[in-house]
Amino acid sequence: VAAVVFDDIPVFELGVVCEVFGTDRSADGLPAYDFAVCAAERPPLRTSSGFRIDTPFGLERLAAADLIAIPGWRGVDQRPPDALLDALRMAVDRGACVMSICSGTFVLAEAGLLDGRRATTHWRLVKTLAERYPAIHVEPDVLYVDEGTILTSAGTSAGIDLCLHIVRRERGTAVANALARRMVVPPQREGGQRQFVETPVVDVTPGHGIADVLAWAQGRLDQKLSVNQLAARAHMSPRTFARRFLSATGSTPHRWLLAQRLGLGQKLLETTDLGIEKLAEQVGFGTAAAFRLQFSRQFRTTPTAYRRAFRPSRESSCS
DNA sequence: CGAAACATCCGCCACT
DNA sequence: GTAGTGGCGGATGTTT
Repeated sequence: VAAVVFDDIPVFELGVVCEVFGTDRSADGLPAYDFAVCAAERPPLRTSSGFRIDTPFGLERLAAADLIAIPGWRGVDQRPPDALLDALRMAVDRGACVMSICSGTFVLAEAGLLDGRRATTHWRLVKTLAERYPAIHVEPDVLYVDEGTILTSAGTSAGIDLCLHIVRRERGTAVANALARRMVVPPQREGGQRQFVETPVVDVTPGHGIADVLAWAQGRLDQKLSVNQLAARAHMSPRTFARRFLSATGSTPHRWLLAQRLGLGQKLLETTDLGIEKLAEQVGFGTAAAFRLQFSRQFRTTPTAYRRAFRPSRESSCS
């Protein structure tokens, strides 16, 4: 894993990447990554907070990376160094993964890596991104976008969600959750619609009538739950419930429920040997076919393939 | 896989 | 005038 640094680097975003990939927690059974902070410009570099960063590594190191992180960028009007853009393009051609946090997305955009793809950035910048790079399908309202080898995230702390998502993708939910626990952050923020994950920015605030129903529903994912039932449980009309749910959660009731079911399904695939039929039933799908359909739509793999990848804990590289 | 049955969701609007 | 509620219809999505 290589984190790219430059003059005026935002400290927090770099910190996120260092925290997730640059901290050795192998004593706790968590993966340790070969991690390097690589300077895109001649060090020492100034941080956005005034202190300086020095590192022995430069861009040549990107040639060996499986994952390259761009933790922000110093200004959307500043053109990134050509050497960096070239290195990124080469990495992607090689099949390496590239991720960005916040304004770092502009670096990937400038390298042309996002053309024809979905991407996101800090909400204050989405308009600029869309205007400047019309070939990018900008997702304004999500925490992060997973386009396979190219991943972009929204502002600041959304970078944590993206990093955890990557760990989850490569090592499974159990590892990602353990890591989240070590970092004392929530395992994954709720949501998830199509493709891999599109997580809404709004989170649940407890005390809201909605929160209780959420917990209630989570406890009985094995049962058939209709939106009307949930609404009744919340003592609201279906229409009002749907509205309140959306504003509290950023997701619609059914979409949320589906995400919960699939999440539980992932866990069971990783930790049990239940047959798909039985497992589908356990997570509230009437038939295994329905489960398979939703699962593969969401995760781009079949349940069985997912289990094969994550059930026996083993190494895997950035896909 | 497709078709038929069924559920969700979102704009619109009338109402408090 | 503003703010929230809830019913309705039909496009869209889900399950069987």
